Amino acid sequence: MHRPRRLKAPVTREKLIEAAGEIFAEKGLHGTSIRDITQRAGANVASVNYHFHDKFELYAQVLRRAHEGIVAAMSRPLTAKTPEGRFRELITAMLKSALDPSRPKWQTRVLGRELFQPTPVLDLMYDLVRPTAHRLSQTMGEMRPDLSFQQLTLAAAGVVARAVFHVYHGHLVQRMFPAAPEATPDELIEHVVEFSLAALRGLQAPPACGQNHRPRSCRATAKRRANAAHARRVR
Amino acid sequence: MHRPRRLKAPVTREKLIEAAGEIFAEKGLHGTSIRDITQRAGANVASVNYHFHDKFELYAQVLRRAHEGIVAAMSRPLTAKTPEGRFRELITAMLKSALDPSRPKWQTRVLGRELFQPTPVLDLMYDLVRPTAHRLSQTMGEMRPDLSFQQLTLAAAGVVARAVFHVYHGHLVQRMFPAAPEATPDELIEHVVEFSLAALRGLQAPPACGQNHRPRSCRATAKRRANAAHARRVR
DNA sequence: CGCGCTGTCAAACGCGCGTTTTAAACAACC
DNA sequence: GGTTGTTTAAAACGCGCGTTTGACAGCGCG
Repeated sequence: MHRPRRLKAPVTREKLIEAAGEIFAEKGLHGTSIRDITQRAGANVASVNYHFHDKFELYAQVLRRAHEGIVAAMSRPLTAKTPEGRFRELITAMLKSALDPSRPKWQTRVLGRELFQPTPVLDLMYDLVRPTAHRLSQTMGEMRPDLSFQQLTLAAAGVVARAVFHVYHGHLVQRMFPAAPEATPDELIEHVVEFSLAALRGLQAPPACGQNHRPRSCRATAKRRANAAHARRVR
Repeated sequence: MHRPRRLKAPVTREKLIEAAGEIFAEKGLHGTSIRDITQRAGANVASVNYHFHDKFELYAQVLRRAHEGIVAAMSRPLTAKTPEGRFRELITAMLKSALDPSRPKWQTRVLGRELFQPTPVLDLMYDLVRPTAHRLSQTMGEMRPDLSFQQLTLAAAGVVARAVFHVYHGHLVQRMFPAAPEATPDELIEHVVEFSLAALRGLQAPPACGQNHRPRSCRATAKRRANAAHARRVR
């Protein structure tokens, strides 16, 4: 109780998290045994229950570690002047960070699993994606202030879907279109940007508001328009 | 060997597959125990090993059943005359069949799990998506014969991504944009169609071929153009 | 009826799991 | 060196898992 004497070795902790991350990413929480983990980490079976209370706490730590790694790679400020430029920056940040080979691959996968197998730690996943999604829809709203809120949300969700899907299910695309040459990350980014921009430019705005129908969406749109106008004035 | 005497009861088989489908969809292969399944089915523990050889064979049968259900719901012929019409039909068929409440929900989920946890039965998933993806990219190619093969493939993959993502990760969209009103299936279909069509119209074709650069993609594009021209002539 | 076959059931087997226990090795301070 | 607290190691525990067993009921048929 006197002083934190721990000068020696939380190195086992690190090796456990790393090994656990790799195997959890591959086989999931239920498909992974503590003996698998400790064997890969070169540690004893009891080490998991010593350093973490139990298997689930280790799993939670693994997810937290993955979360930190991805957030660190993804939260750079946007510098571009035009909305189009910021849009491109966002897409690039998303995909570059997800595909960055210098970060261990399990960090992306282990979090992606939560999408299908929600454990109590799923909120980390939400916290991870929400700010990016928010910046995305906001940027898109600056480009098309005339679109309805729902149109923007659905469009932004579509862009996120495109990125997430490729990261996690790229192999499926490969198998769906076997004749297609695999796109490089740069080509993919370029395509997502161009595709989305083309769609965004071409989308039809909802009928003018202030009329007799669609009161809810029109109210939201009106507010958004006011906000956009305010932002323009401030800048 | 004389005659198929089985007049009595393969009803337990059915109850097992149904119960197993529900629990597999919820907890995955490793997270589900035979005792869970047999209890929900109102059968004995040994029934799984009697009717199927082991747990994995039951899982395979569950996947096969889900596969049949979805294929039956999705493989209707396209009747529309214009490519836009057929495009809309395809999107509608994809999402309507995936969200059809008259089909048990586990059929969709249990197959979707294979995307993250590939088991040896994963090929079913590919066979499921490939024909739709093929029809999709072909229809899109008819609308824009000037686009490169890779552009079309990426665009089609984007559309599939949009649909699949919403089916499996709709809850994430809900959490990303909590302020957004949840889109009804019809609104979603409408948006995916309009968004994709707008993008498809706005995409820039690659620089004219026959020049000195990009030989591969240009060759493919040239072939596609020839095919499209041929199709037009035949029709 | 006796016989063979199908399907069900309770009970048990063996194994691997997560976890606990116990003791020893180690490092820092007196 | 002795003491104290931290970290590792080996072995064991209890439990739930997938699977197997053996007995038994229903049923068509000679």
